[in-house]
Formats: sequence, C-alpha cells, structure tokens
Amino acid sequence: MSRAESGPGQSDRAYQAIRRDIAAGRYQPGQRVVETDTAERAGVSRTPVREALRWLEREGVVRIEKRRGATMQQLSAEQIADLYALRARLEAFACQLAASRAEDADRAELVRLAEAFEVATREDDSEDFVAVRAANAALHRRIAETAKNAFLGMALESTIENPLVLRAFQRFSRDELARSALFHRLIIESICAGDGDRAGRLMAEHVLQAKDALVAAYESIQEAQAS
Amino acid sequence: MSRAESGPGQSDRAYQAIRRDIAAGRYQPGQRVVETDTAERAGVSRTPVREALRWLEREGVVRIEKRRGATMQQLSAEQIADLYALRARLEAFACQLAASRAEDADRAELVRLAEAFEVATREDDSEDFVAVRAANAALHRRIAETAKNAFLGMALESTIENPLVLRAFQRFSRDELARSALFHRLIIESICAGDGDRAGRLMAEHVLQAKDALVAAYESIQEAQAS
DNA sequence: GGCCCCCTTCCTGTATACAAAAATTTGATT
DNA sequence: AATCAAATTTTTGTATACAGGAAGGGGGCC
Repeated sequence: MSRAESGPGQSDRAYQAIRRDIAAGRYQPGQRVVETDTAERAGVSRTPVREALRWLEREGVVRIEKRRGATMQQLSAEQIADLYALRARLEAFACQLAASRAEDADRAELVRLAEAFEVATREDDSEDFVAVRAANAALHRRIAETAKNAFLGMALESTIENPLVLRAFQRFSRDELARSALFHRLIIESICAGDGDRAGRLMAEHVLQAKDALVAAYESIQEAQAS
Repeated sequence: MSRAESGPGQSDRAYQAIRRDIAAGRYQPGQRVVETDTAERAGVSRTPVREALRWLEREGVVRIEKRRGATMQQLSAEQIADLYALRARLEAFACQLAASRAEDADRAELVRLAEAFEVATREDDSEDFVAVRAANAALHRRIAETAKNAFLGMALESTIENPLVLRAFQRFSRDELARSALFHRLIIESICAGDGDRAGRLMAEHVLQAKDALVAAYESIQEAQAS
C-alpha cells in the first residue's frame, strides 16, 4: 500500500472519490459498490469507505443491505416522480417560511442568486450545464436557509443535487432553463414581498415542471439503453 | 471481555442499547456519548457503536462533530416547534397520498389501528403511556406506508417517535389523548372516504396541537430544572 | 443435456491495534 | 490564590486481522 498519511479526513477523501466516480459514470445504477475495490481506488482502508457509504446512503445515492453491501440506487420513473412530489411540498413550505422570516441580507442574497442563475442560463454552453446546476443548487439552498428551519433544511439536503438525477438534468433544454429563470424571479419577488403563499405555489409549480421534464428524460434514456 | 458471539447484528444491539439508555434518562441533552463506554455497556466493540451513532445522528438524536464525537441533541422550544411544523406538512401530505392510494387492506388496517389507539387511551394507565405511544406510532407509521412514497416515508421516519420528545410526551393529559383519538378517527374516515384534502387538514391540525402541547410541556420542564 | 449440491472464493461485519487530536490534570510562576 | 503551560489521559479516526455468510463455479446425479 502507498502508505499515504492517514490523518483524519480519509472518510471525506473516500466520499469525494466515490462521488467523482459516480459523476464520471463509473458506476451504473444497480451496480454493487465493493468496499475493498473502492478503498484501494481511493487509497484508504475499508473503514473510511464504509463511513462514506453511509453518508451516500443517507443522501439516497446507494442502498445498503445487511451482509450484502452497497448497491447504486436505481430510481424508477415512479420513484423520481415520488421524490419530486415530496420535494415540491418541502420547497413550497420553505418558500412560505422564507417569506416571513427573511431579513434584508437574505433578500439581497436571493435576488443576487436569481440573477446569477439567469446569467448562467444564457452563458453556460457546456455539455452538462455545470454552471447552471451550481447556480440552481445555490439558489434553492439559500431559500432553504432563509426558511431558518434546520429540520426542513436537512430534509431538503437529500433532494437537491442528487447525483442520480443529475445525468437526466443534462437533458434539460434551453427553453426549460429559461422558464426556470422566470419562475425563480417570480418566486424571489414573492418572498421579498412577504407573500409566502404565492411563493409557495410558484415553487411547487416550478418543481413539478422539473419533475415532468425529468421523468420524460428518464424514459427517453431507458429507451435509448434498450436499443 | 465477555467474548459473546460476535455475529452480525451487533450494530443493532448497540443501537437498541443506546436507545434504551436514552429512554431510561441515562443521557441528558447536551451530554457526550463516549464510544468506549457505550461499547462496554452494550457488550460490543467500538465499531458497531460508531455505526449505531451514525443511525442516531440521521434520526436527529445525537449530533456528531469531527474529532469530537457524539453529543445528545439538545432541542430548544423553537426547534421543537420547527420540527413539528415540518412534521405537520409531511403528515398532511402523507394523508393526501394515502387517501388516493389506499387499497382495501390498507383501509381495514387503518381502522383497526385507530380503534387500537382509542382502546389504549382508555386502558393504559402506566406512568409514561408506553402502550399509547406505541399505538400512536403504529397508526402514524401505517398512514405513511399507505402513502406509498418511499422518500416521504424516510423523511417521516426521523420525526415519529423521536426519543428526545418522548419524555415531554409523558406530560400529555388524558384529555389531550382523548382528543387525539377523535382526530385519528376523523382522519382515518376521511382517508377511507378518499377525501385527501380533508384528511390532510385534520392531520395538520392534529400535529400542530401536539406541537403546542409539547412546547408547553418542554417549557414547564425547563422551569422545573431551573429550580 | 439439464439440475442440484458442494466447494471455493470473495466480501462484509466485527474486533482490535495504533496514532493523533482533545480534554484534563498537574505544577510552576506571579 | 489565580493563571498559564506542559504532561498525562481520554477519546476519536484509521488500519488491519479474523470469522462467518453470500455468490459463483465445477462436478455429480437424474
């Protein structure tokens, strides 16, 4: 073994390594994640790998069965729909709370992030919309923070930027991105105006639109793989 | 060391042992949970204890900081209110889904559990309402299952029967329990009738009533400890 | 030729060893 | 007596060893 320094942080290293491999498409849904291989690949022992896998399980990325280890989570179209139906409720709730709890600094930051997203939709012409996704995640995360409910924040953490849906996310069209930008602006305006119900309705609609797009993208991927 | 059989299931053993100690009041909020002690107390090694602590962290029972270990989660009145506000939304959503997705077997079981809760409120005169709590958890859990959304189920798992709120739960009065029974019946009736919106409204109200009772109980506990 | 059972191999769960970071105690100095 | 610093002890993070279960393959049986 390479006998690299074994200070604390090895779990994070393993975690990052696995996520990187997932993003690189090394693991297909349903594939087993063997601790030994992963450990060697990340240059750490099995212990931090096990811990990293628990984190990924909490995020819904892998599924861990007793005595059978971790397998990449495979989401059906129905499960994606379920996930986003839940997310719509949670984010709508976050908007309502944010509207009543936002302070001036929050409002300013939200406006800034909404504009940043709009810019990203116009300027990011990369293959997989890295910048757009980052801007989107940042905005949604900030809304969750503005809600100032730690438990809601935790619940949302699992759903935002799930690596499993990212690959489908790439199939978003530029039109859909523009529509997202519009909804973001309306949502933030409502939050800043203190109209939580309206912001919540807009957010629910926004997330459900994403759901429809993702389910459609997922099904087209399924067809492509069948051929 | 006692060298008991070390087959799989040691993590569960550690998990149960910690939960039992928490319920027994052995750990006060804010207290550190030392792996070594816990391991010896549960008769296992540190490894399964570490895993059990991650589970408890996911449930919000303990908080784990790097290089500092696990400490019992300390919930303020505001945090309890936040937790229950979220729970109200989640359970209301579960009711809506349950109303549209319930099958005959689900409906029969829900009616049975509602009746079982009512019986428990009348017959359980134990100090801490063990039977009532079990019946309550079973009913709420079954509603979540009937919703047939795995992600919603996971999100709710963290909030139902959190050991930290259990101690406050003991302060429920018999009147409040009777009211809970009434709401349970109305909720189940609405679900069985397919009226999800109504069931959701009732559930939200039911949970928010519990929230008020818990916050009040929490504050009276705080006062008692201050003296 | 197909099916079932045993056996090998691999992999996970748990225990334990060791190093480094915190926490705590002790002791010296003002 | 109070305070700060060094030494000691706890306690966590990681690596590794070992045992038992799970998966897969080869040979025997129908």
